[in-house]
Amino acid sequence: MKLKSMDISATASASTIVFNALRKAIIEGQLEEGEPLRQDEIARLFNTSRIPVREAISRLQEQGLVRTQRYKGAVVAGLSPKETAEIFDLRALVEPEIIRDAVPRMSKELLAEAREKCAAFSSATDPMAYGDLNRDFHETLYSASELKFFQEIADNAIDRVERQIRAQLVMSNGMERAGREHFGILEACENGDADLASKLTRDHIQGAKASLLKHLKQD
Amino acid sequence: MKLKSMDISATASASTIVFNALRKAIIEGQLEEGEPLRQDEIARLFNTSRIPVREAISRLQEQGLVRTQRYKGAVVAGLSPKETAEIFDLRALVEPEIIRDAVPRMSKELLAEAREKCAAFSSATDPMAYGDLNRDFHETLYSASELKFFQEIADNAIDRVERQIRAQLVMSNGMERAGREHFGILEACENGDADLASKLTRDHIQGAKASLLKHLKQD
DNA sequence: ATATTGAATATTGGATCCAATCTGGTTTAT
DNA sequence: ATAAACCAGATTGGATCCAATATTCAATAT
Repeated sequence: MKLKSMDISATASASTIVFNALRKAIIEGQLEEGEPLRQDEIARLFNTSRIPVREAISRLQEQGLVRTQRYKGAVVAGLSPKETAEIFDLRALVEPEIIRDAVPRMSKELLAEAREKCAAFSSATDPMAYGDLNRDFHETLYSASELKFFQEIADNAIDRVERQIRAQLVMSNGMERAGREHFGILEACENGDADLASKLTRDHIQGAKASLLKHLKQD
Repeated sequence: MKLKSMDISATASASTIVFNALRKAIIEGQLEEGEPLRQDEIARLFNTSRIPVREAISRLQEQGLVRTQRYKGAVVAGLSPKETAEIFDLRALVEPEIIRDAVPRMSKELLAEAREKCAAFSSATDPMAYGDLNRDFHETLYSASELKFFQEIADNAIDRVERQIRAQLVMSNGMERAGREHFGILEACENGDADLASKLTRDHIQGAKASLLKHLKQD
């Protein structure tokens, strides 16, 4: 008798677990900019040795989420206002292309799911959840696209400014404006208007950039 | 007596040396697609232990240059024709923006250097050097741009298709056409015409993509 | 002959130990 | 008092060793 193939979900390696946990902690702002990542301390936290921690850190460095100096260790990477602006410009270039590719591939089910997430975002009351709900909505729409490298770029770019996005959402009008723009993007998707969805996505990102930069004085 | 601060050029760590060497070997095609990277073998090659090798491999994985499977190791990543096409589309989106940003920042010296490299490319006779000379020309122009994240994206994208670019250059007309287009781009830069330089860069990339895809049957 | 089992080998993932470098406070010379 | 020299702890980079898993191939059963 033959058994089903079962796929034991491949319990991730320690280095991957540490990598994901640190990445999450960084983009959610639980670890502040400039805060040093002590290998020993992290290893104890995860009940492992420093080896998988070092692998995780080197991957985070490759993603630009931490900076390391030889014999001095890694610190959470911060962004200058100029760098933040550049990341938003990159997003404003790439993400409209993703959604343009995605629109003709969106199923009824996906659009229904997106509508739910759009509503969940607009009715959210816990500021801690704003960031996740926002990202959840956008990624749902993007997931219909087959442009996986574009999505990699967008994911990484969003990672790098996730903290600023969260800050922007709790600013006055942040949630209200984002919610309105989300509905507009969603509607364009439902109407199959890829060009409009693309344009609204670009406006959404550039609006967030402008709103954010107003609050960042120095350079 | 005090010594000059001397900056011993920070003799890179072993893991960085291995990372750079492997990256170079992969993008130059010395390691073929699907070829497994044996930690032990690489460690012996560089007279180190497997620890820095593993760090190097995890960084290469993060860059998409290798794929790894748990307990099975890493293999050099290959690209399907569809993936190759997507990378070229990404380049065609990002690199025109880089050169648009770069043109108004190009000094006389930089333009002279670019002209030399353009000529060096056109008069090259060694097919082994085509790839380096091509990249050298483009990176010289791009280096005037202040968009460092855009450049990161472009660098990584070029890394991933470097082998195909080299193949395309040795194909009939490859060098001749590229050389002609390089001169066009350079001229636009010298004339300070950022829009034209941007457009020609996009055409250059899309032309390379088209020429390449004609030779890739399956998907 | 073919397919399955199982042991030997190869290879990766991780832990522990050592060496190299950094950091901070203390000492010492002027 | 100030600044250079220096010593001790902290921290990172790397080597060696062990455990977990994969792969290969011979032995066996059908």
